[in-house]
Amino acid sequence: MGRWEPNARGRLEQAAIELYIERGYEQTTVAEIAKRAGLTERTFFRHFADKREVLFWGSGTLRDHLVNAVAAAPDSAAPIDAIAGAVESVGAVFQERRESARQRQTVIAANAELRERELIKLASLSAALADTLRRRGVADPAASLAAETGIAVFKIAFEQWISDPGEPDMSQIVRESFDELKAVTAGR
Amino acid sequence: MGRWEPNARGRLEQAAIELYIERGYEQTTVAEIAKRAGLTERTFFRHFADKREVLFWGSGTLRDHLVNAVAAAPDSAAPIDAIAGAVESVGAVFQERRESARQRQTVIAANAELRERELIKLASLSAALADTLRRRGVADPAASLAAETGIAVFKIAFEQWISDPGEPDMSQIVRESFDELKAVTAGR
DNA sequence: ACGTTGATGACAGTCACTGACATCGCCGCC
DNA sequence: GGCGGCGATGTCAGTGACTGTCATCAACGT
Repeated sequence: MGRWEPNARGRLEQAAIELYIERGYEQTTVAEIAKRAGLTERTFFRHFADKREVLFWGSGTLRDHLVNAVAAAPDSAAPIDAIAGAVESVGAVFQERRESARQRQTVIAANAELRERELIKLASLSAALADTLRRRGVADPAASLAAETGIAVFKIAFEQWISDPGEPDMSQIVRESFDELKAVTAGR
Repeated sequence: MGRWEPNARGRLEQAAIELYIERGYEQTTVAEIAKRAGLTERTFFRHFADKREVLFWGSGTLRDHLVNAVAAAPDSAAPIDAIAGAVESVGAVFQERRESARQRQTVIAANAELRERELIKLASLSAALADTLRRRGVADPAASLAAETGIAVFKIAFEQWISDPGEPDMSQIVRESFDELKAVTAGR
């Protein structure tokens, strides 16, 4: 464990988010983040691969949650329904963190580099889901299609949940979005 | 027009692609690209916003093509079918450039930064398609969902077309993928 | 001829990120 | 209870992407 001030990573994360909100991502230097956390620039890069990654550190947890939920779906569930159930259950996890999610999303939306990073994280979620489906015996391209469309629904439902001040239940939005997806892809 | 050697941008693009293939994206410096093109580093950045953009310069054309194709679909066409027709027509455009597309894709696949850039370009295609659908009177979230799933199909069909040595007809793969999408989202 | 204009060159500067090496504080071991 | 190992941090020098600024130069119209 740590012998200096504990939780260096957490302090860096906190300092980074504060500064990104206060003066924007581009206007913040890594040296400033490290200074606010009482550390050096070099140490920042020992904890995070780059200046963006500090905002996306939790995405591994999200991926695990999704993968586990899909793996736990009953064998009888169709691929798209296994995915839909997993995404719904994520909605419940986000429920309590709505304000911090909104803040984070505001920072990301304001900067193209951060949006790029968000997209590749979502793509890695999709890849993990497709993998899980294949392990359940779903062939390609059905596995990839179900995973990609599931993540697309997640993106759209998340945006809606963040921007709609009246609807606090993300799982509900996810359900409606999957229904809408079925209607849309039915073709008429 | 130019008073020096003509087509500076084209020379830079050519030099960049050659070097990315020869020694890889990361191992290539912008100074080297500029030198091969007979120009300076500063001039490179006057033509391309950054080192990655040189590989994605044509994406504006692709976006225009897709948007026009969706806008030209008959009013009677369902949103997903308008999108499907547009993506299919793109397949025909790619038909002749299969080898260069494969080469380009190999470079992109080998580097995470380039994959990020590709994803944000695809996202901008999706946003443009959703916009076009809205102009046709399609409400959200149906417009966004149709656009996102359409781009997802495009991604998957493109990968398959690039990697399958036996199937030269991308439009055909796109058609099959949309059929598969409909089966997948039907839910059973 | 001359001034204008647009593309390029030259140059200095910032900042993200990396490699190498030194340091420091705790932990276990004898 | 000193000692060596070890992991986390600091220091420093360096590379390379990208930017701002000003000079230069070749065509073009007048």
